[in-house]
Amino acid sequence: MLKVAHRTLELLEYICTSPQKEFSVTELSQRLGLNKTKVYRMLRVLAERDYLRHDEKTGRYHLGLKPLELGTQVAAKTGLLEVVSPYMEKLSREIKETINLAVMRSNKIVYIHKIESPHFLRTDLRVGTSVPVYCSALGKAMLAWLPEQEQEKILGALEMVAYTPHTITCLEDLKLELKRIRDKGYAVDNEEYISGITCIAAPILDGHKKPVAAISAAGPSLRLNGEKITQSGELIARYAAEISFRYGYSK
Amino acid sequence: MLKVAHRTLELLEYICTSPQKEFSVTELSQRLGLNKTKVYRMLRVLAERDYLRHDEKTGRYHLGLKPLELGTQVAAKTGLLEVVSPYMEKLSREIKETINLAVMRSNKIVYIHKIESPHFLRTDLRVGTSVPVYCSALGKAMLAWLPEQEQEKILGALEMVAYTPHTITCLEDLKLELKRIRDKGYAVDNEEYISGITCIAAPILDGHKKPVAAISAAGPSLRLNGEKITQSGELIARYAAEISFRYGYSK
DNA sequence: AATTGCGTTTCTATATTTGAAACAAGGAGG
DNA sequence: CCTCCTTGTTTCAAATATAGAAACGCAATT
Repeated sequence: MLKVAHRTLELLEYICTSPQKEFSVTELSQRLGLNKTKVYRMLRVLAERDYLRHDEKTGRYHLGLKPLELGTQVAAKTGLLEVVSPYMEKLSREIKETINLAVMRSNKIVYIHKIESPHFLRTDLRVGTSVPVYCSALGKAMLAWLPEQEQEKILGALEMVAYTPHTITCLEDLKLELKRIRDKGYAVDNEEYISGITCIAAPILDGHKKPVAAISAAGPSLRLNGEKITQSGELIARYAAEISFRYGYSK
Repeated sequence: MLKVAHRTLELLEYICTSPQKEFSVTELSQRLGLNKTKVYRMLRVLAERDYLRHDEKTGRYHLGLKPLELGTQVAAKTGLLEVVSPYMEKLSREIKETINLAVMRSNKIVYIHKIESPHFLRTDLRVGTSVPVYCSALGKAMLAWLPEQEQEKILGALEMVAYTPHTITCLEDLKLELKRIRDKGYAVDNEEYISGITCIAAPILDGHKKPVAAISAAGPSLRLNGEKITQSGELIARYAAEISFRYGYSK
């Protein structure tokens, strides 16, 4: 079952995900509840391969460039960004709001690419950050198209915190919402995570009809409302479907 | 010494780096000379964490999106791209050739970002690909500023193949060239890897004066020659120094 | 000088990994 | 339809790497 490998990757993911930039052995061992010696040895492995760097002066570890390098290679090989970027740029010109690309990671979504809105007033969810699935259009879009079994698994484990007065906090409501999303073809986040911000998203599906990612437009509810939501939603859904077609079969 | 962790990461890196897109257990075990059972189990670990995906139909493994996600997070956290991109864009406008950002990985350099030249005629080294250090301006720029000990280690292990008539194939010549590069402040690849392509690069140094990456301009020797090389080189070196200053101390 | 806190090393019982071999499942060919 | 390959996957005993408390060395602090 390769425990060490698992835990080493877990440690790497923890360090990459955490907002913190530098870590000491003791700190990490406490925070992850692991033996100090073990953490020390895993850090050495990661540092040896340049996933992390070891500052000899302070003894602390910070990020190396290997993950970025691998990410770049994966992006190049899967062609995800290559295929999606042109559509995102089209959406940017047509909708004139911030356009995002995100993937799902357990019960969160993680932004992996974005094109800034030309407007002065814009959302500031940076690439790399994550948001709970149930209160983001991107998350709901992917949830809605997930095979029932996997959907249930995620829904069952959700802790539904209210970030704003509009956040959906009842599981039944969420299930109804997911059904509506499938019917419409796109998801809308109506100020469910940040007050004043509306977001519209549609999923990118692979060859097995499973969502691999989602694209969205996000902006102030002052601009994104009424008819604009419907228009943008249909546009995003159409492009997402085209991307799905190209991505799902090109592999 | 955490062998399993090491080998699992090695396997991941192999899969990300290889031009191939799909792999079977047997194939990988043969290619890496490892026991089939072991490879099988490592692949399971990587697939479980979404570094890879397992196609249940064919039994083969292909890339997942976790590496891309981690890469994005590292890019966001280190701020490397955030700091470097604006300079790359300036260089693009001023030099009007393809601008690259690369890191060093053992005896190769790996492209991690690029801005295409506005010209029709342009180089086509895609992001994610790698080139031997000794015949690339980016590689030579980083080599030149590496601490002597590390430099020796890499130079000692080089196999110097001639890709073009201009490729440096003698170690002594390369050492002299590295000295010249340090004196000038920038490196030039004079058709040493691809005939007809010239490349000019300077290193980005961290707080310990060690190169973490390098930026370059690349284009047809027809346009990049004579005075243009000197001008571009000085510009690139100046910007690289500014980036070093900002990156080296912001950490 | 003593103490605290850190990264690192040591050491042995223990649990995990190892890998040949067996198994199951599918496809190719006769 | 059956056989023979070739897959991916599981089993199991032996070999080996890991775990983790404890000790160590070294700073910085008191």
